[in-house]
Amino acid sequence: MADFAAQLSKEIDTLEKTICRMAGTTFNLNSPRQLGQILFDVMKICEAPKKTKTGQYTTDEQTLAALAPDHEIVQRLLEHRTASKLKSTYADALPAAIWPRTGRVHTTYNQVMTTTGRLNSQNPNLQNIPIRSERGQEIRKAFVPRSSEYRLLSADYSQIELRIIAALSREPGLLEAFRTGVDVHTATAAKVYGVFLELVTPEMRRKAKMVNYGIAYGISAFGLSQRLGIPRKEAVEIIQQYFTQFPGIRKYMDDTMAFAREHGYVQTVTGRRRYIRDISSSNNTVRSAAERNAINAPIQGSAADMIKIAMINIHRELTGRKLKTRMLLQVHDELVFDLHTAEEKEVLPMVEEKMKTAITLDVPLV
DNA sequence: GTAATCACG
DNA sequence: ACGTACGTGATTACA
Repeated sequence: MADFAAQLSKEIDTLEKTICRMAGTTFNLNSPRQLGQILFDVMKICEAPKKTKTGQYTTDEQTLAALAPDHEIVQRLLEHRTASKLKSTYADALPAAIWPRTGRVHTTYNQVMTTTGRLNSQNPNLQNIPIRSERGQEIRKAFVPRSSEYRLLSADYSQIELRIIAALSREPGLLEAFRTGVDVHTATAAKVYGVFLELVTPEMRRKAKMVNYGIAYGISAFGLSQRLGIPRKEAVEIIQQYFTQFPGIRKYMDDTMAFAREHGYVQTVTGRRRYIRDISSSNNTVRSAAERNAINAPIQGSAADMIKIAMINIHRELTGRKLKTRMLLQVHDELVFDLHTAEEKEVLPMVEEKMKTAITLDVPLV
């Protein structure tokens, strides 16, 4: 990890020099305000720069990525951002968080912080360790089993929220997809675009996948168009087509909102409540946000209920059978264990079984 | 203390 | 015309 931090340091220094040379001035690259002024006031690389609600120039990744192809300085800035983030939040912070007494990092899980029933993790947060980028994965390599007798085991639910949507809505099309085991995003694409499964292109699947995620968030045409980088009109058509093909989902969403209006809360499969104060607000924006919360909370919250029950049952087995394997981390739909190698044949099936049977739904869990 | 940004599910 | 996907935490700048 120290090597990686040093490598990042070097890279950040070089990028800083290059960027300041291109800008013709030195400034604090970590200050979004200073950066916005350099790019948009001094260099004027954009006709009509977007601003945040406080009047500053927007310099987030999405904005910079759009400008990067035409401006090398912006490309370098994005590289600088990535390197700085990895160094400050992970490469420097994690070694500093090691407890002298144990030689390990220990996070704190809170059980009563989130609105949906998820756990959260802090000091340090071990639920947002990088994985998506190649260099982010360098950080993951620092996490190792306790000794050569152990291996790390990671077990995660496959598409848990979408399966919960299928079970709660009883939508036949979605249930069918999960029961037959076809790729659910491909199946969704086939329905939305009205083609055979074999004729679904990667592009169609990508869009259908975003729709499926969007459903769990209380989809909006604007949100979908932003995520997919498509015209809002196209997003409207995709969503309309989706609800035509999966009418049970629309009914479930309508019923959930009606329940929230009547009772003032929504609930998960175990009865965990989220109160939705603004569900009848006369302000469209406020009400719409409340409606999305009402849709999302039972889905995200039921998944949280499920994995918590699994954790309890797995812990009971590990202690009851006096196993050496230890449960280390929970990352929302994933459990990580320090697996004693000799216990593999016993622990793997047990973990899988407990995760699958934590809560019984009318949809297969994988 | 707040805003902006970005890491994760 | 407005302003929007859900849930989090850490870091940095800045008032």
